[in-house]
Amino acid sequence: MLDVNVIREDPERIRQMLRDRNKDESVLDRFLAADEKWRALTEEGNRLRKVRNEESLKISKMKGDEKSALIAEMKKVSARIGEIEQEMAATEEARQDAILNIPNIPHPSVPIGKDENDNVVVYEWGEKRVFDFKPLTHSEIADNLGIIDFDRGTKVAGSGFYCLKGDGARLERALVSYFLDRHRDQGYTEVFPPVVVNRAAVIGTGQYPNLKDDMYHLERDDMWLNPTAEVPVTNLLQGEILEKSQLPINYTAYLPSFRREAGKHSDTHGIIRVHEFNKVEMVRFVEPEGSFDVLERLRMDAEELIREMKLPYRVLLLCTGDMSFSCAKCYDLEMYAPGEDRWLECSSCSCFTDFQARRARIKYRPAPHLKSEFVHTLNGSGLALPRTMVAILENYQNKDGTVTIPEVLRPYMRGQEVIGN
RNA sequence: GUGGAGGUGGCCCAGCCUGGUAAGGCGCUAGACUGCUAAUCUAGUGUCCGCAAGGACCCGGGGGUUCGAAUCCCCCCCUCCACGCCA
Repeated sequence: MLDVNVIREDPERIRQMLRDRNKDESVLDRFLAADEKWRALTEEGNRLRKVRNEESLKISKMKGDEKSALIAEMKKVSARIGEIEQEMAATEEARQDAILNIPNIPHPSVPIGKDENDNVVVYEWGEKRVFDFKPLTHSEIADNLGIIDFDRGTKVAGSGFYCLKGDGARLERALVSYFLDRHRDQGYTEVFPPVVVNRAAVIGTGQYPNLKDDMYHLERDDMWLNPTAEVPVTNLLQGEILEKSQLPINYTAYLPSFRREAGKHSDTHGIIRVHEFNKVEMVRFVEPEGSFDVLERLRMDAEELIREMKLPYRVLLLCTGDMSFSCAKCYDLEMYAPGEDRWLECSSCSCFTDFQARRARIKYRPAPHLKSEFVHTLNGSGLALPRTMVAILENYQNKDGTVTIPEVLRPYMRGQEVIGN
């Protein structure tokens, strides 16, 4: 959520921003109209309440006819206040709905563009491997090795679910442990929050209402299945006022994530786009000063893992049109998958400035006597598991159908070097 | 799930029975005083509207009663304790 004052001061700047983001401008006009009406109603309501407060106090000191007359008069005032309050409630809802649908303002360094074709490749790292045989896709490899059981996963939960098995399940577990351990080295505290979150939480990080159709909703209890650990982890500090000395707070969490992927075609196969996947997430709460420098650091925390696994990848700076709702700036990391012969997004690292903090009311005191201010939040995947698994299987596959385990992961697999022999 | 106790500015806590401007303490900040510090005294220390003067709002959330609700009534949420059930 943006600061209302920022919108009021320069609405045209916001209008331009919505255009840059390829979003409908009408939301701004809806906000401005509702805001103006809301302010007028606030003033009138305040005026009438002042009258009522003063007169009510007099009533307590009166007697007889004079008292009854004033009570009768105040009855009318109260009725009018009631009307105004009803109108205010409706106006406020419209105003709130509008502002919750205005996205964050992009950082000046974000390229202006329409869609993913306008994203900028910052750089590529690593060499694409040259094969002396035709590399297989991850599903072919996994099938041959019996480490992913697609059919039985589907049997249990339906299309878009799968079951890891044997060394596949062990590799998954190794990746989770390795990622978490490395983030711990990088200064993050490991947390394991609930996988089910409430409405306040999904509003707090901005998934609701914009992405509500992409989340699994438990209707009976009005709860959601975690869409990304960003939600429960960021909301751990919801409504809190932190001391400056507590910042920065860096959390890392392993958590299953659930996506309905509504409306997306299944142009992918295997485990590239699934309804349930594991992910290790990094979340940082920082002072506003220098938060975009922290984004570079956060991104490097994710990149280090990919480098250590020796997987080729590239860094994309997302353009205004492709960046998600709450971001001020966002990098995607994409690993190269030779079997698929395509780049796969395995991490998204974003700075949200105070956009989420305002929604989730996460503040800090810059100094003991000063007013509390909103913190800045950042997060990044470090990393999404299935696509990392795809990249490992496809990059580390051998001619004989086996897969070499990346060196950094071997300690987590009791020294095992190869899957499938 | 049942029974009990609770939820009041950053923190603690009074007020609720018996409706009438939310008391006090701690912490923090500024000023005064003081060789320094401490103590003490004074003021400030939530949100919103307003250029300001000023005003409104805020007692877990939502309704209701009333001229007027922290206080009375109804519904819901959360915390703690006990019991029950359970991996």
